[in-house]
This record gives sequence, C-alpha cells and structure tokens, in this order.
Amino acid sequence: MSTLTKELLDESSMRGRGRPRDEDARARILQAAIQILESTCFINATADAIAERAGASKATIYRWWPNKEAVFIEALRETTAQELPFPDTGDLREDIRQQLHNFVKLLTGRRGRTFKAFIAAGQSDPEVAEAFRNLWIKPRRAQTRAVLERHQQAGRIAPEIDLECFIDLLYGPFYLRLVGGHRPLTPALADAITDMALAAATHSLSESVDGSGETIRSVPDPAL
Amino acid sequence: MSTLTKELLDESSMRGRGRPRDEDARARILQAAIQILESTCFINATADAIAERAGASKATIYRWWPNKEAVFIEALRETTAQELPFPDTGDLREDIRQQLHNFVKLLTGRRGRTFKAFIAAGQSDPEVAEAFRNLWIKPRRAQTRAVLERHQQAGRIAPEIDLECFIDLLYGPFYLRLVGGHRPLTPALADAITDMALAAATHSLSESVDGSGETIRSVPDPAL
DNA sequence: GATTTTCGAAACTTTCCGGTATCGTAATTT
DNA sequence: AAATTACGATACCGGAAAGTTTCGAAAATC
Repeated sequence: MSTLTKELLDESSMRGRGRPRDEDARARILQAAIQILESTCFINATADAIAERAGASKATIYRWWPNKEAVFIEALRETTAQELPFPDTGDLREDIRQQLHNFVKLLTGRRGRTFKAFIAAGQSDPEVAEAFRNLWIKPRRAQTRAVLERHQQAGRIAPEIDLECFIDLLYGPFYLRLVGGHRPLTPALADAITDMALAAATHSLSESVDGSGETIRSVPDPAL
Repeated sequence: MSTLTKELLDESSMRGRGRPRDEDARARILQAAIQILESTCFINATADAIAERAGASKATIYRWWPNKEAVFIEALRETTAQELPFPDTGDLREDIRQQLHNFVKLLTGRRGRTFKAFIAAGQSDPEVAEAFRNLWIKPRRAQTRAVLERHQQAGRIAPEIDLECFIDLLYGPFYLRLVGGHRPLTPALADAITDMALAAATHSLSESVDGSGETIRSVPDPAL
C-alpha cells in the first residue's frame, strides 16, 4: 500500500529515461474510485472527486486511463477478483447455505452499493456493463457451476436440472432485492432460498427413488 | 388517444376562465416519454427530447410537471397499470408457468428497456426508485401473493414456505438476466424456473405425507 | 548537470442539460 | 370585445462535469 511497489520484475529494462510512474498514486486512485462508488452513487463519481480523494491530479488520471469509466473498471477488477469463492465441502446444503449467507453479507456491505452503481452505469455504457459481466458475474457463475457440476455428477442434484437456470435461481432473488429495494437483504432470505433451492435440486431425485425410472414431474393434485 | 378526453367528469365546475389544458398534449408528452425510455437509455431521455418527440413545448412540460422525472413516473404509472395480471386458474403449475412466460415476453419487449432505465435512474434518484417500487414491483407482488396465498391455504404450497421469499425466487432469476445480460431471457428459462419453483413449493408437502407431522426439512443423504 | 518524463495544482475550454423567461397566438369565460 | 390562461417556439441562464492545457517541481536516466 505504501511506496513498496517501485521497480518490479524486469520492467526496468523497458523503462524510459524520465521520472517513472508513481505506482503509489495509481493505487490511491483505484482505491479512491472504489470508495466513492461504495459511499455515494455513480452520479457523484466524478473525475474531480477521484482526484481529490486520491490526493492526485486529474492530469495523472487521464494520463494512464482513457476515461473515467476505465478507472472504475480496473478498480472493480482489483477489488473483487478474489471475493466470494464457492464453498466445496461436499455437503451440498452447507455449500449453498454458506455461499448465500456470504453473498448477503457482501451485498449489505459496501460492495452492494458498488454493484448497484455498476448495474446502473452499465445501462448507458456498454463497456461498463460488459466489464461487470466479465469481471464479476461470469467468474462467480463459472466457479459456482464447477462445484455444482460435481454435486450433480455425484447424484446430489437431479440430472435433468439445467445448472445455468439453477444458478439464476440461486442468486436471482438477492439481485432482485438489491435493485428492487422492496424488502431488506437478510440472512433469513439466504436460509429460505437455500431450503427452496435444495428442494428444487433434489425433488425429482427423491421421486425417482420410489419406483418409476421415468422421471415424471407429477404434482400433488391441483384440486387439493 | 385523440381529442376525445376534453371536458370530463364535473371538473368543468372547477375550470378557470382561460384556455383549458390541452389533454392531447399531455397524452403526447407521456407517450413520448415512454417511447424514449423504450428506445434509448435514460441518458438520452432529456426534456428537450420529450418535447420534440411529443410536438410540444418544454414550457408546457414544466407547467404541469415539477421536473423531468415526474413525467417518466407518471408515464410508467399509466402504461404499466394493467400489465401482467397473475393467472388464477386453480392449477398452480399452470398459473406459474403462464405468468413466467408472460413475464419473459414482457421483458424481452420494449418494456424490458423501460425497466432497466428505471432501475438505473433509481440509483441516483430516490423518487424514481420509490416510484418503480410502488408502481411496478409492489402491485405485482401483492397480486401474486394473493393468488399464492389461496394456493397455500388449499394445501398446494407447503405451509412453511415464506411466500415473500418464494416470490423473490420466482421473479428474481428474470431480473438477474435482465440486468446481468449473461444469458438471454428465453421461454426455456420460464419453464425451468417453473419446474424448480414448483418442486420447492411442494417438496415438504410430499414429505409431510409420509409420516411425521413434525416438518423436518430432511434432505436425501448428501453423500449419495 | 542536461534531458526526459512524471507529478500535483489549478485554470481553462467545451459540451450538455435542466429549468426559466419571452413572445406572439389560440382557446375559453364573462 | 375584454380578460384570462394555455400553447409552441425559441432564446436564454446557470451549473456541472469531462477532458485538456499550463506550470513549476520532483524523480529518474545519460
């Protein structure tokens, strides 16, 4: 975080003559960008605000990034890269429960505002939308899918379940409350979704147990 | 839509002396507002754009609405008031399936862009966010809940299911794909969510049949 | 020490847009 | 006919913010 990241690797060979880039300023700018998204909305996330908070100059920002959005995108990449790893204990229920609880904790914290800001900004800026997809959504989905695939192959998720849709079923409710704001994001929701998602994933499984190999998706008589 | 809505009700009594408000212009302005949200993003939804498209004057807009956002809010109210009624046939599966298919159709059409615009604008304008909640989200949820409550009382949904969470489970995946853009909104998703949501709603139901009155949320042995 | 490149600070330009004011005209009441 | 109010068109005002430029100082190479 301090002035430790000076000359690194063998970039010294391709270094020009003049004063080198201030890596510390780079870090401060990215951190300021994220902090602004965490506190206020995108509307207040101006280039001046970043510069002021980072103790840097606007000229410095525009020397290294083509525009304001690029700063936010790089900041998102650096801060969310390692977040929310899907648990893989072998216990499907516990994996899901843990993950959804962590997700709630993430969304109710500072990161929730960051995501809302990116979702909002993505509507008018395709590059921001693509960045949010590629840097946040897709990596999480890929990792989630990897774990769920193992559970499915182990028979703990019914084989006819479309995992992509199942992942939407898992995370969708939380994004809905995040952007809808009709109800708060609580651990209770995480528990409820865990129960329901697990029932959905194992339903046909428990049915195929009692008899027909044909996976009949029979429902209790609609008329009571 | 034409000049039919002139003097209506007994407002003629409280009409002043001068030229009356041009109700046709009002309709054109609201229609223009919605059309702009449907075509481009909120970013292009300027007051000038509304005026031009409506063939009206900006002065007329600001005479009847306090600001730009109020126009969009009233336009949302008028256009979405009657949309997406939850089916109530008594057949839970068919009710859900129909509703989700209609929802997909709605979101993939022009209305999807409108919603994205409102979600985005709501991040920086609390009044817009509240309007979207009160005019779209909450009415749909209330109606959905009313129908689902009857299904639950009739025993077609397990009694321990929290309907609010279940509603989030139903609609969440579609909002997620709408704002995430990682996968397209397809009827196939509606079918998949229908199957999984129904399994979730009836799972404990089929379990409580075979024995214990205690609602144990037991799962098939995690280790296969 | 000369050169080169970056730095922070701040002024600056440019563009855009929300909202207001003006003006001549149209519609309605009295 | 007079008074009143709304209309469309258009010019205008003020602020905000993206991005550029200028400037003197700092940090590196040669």
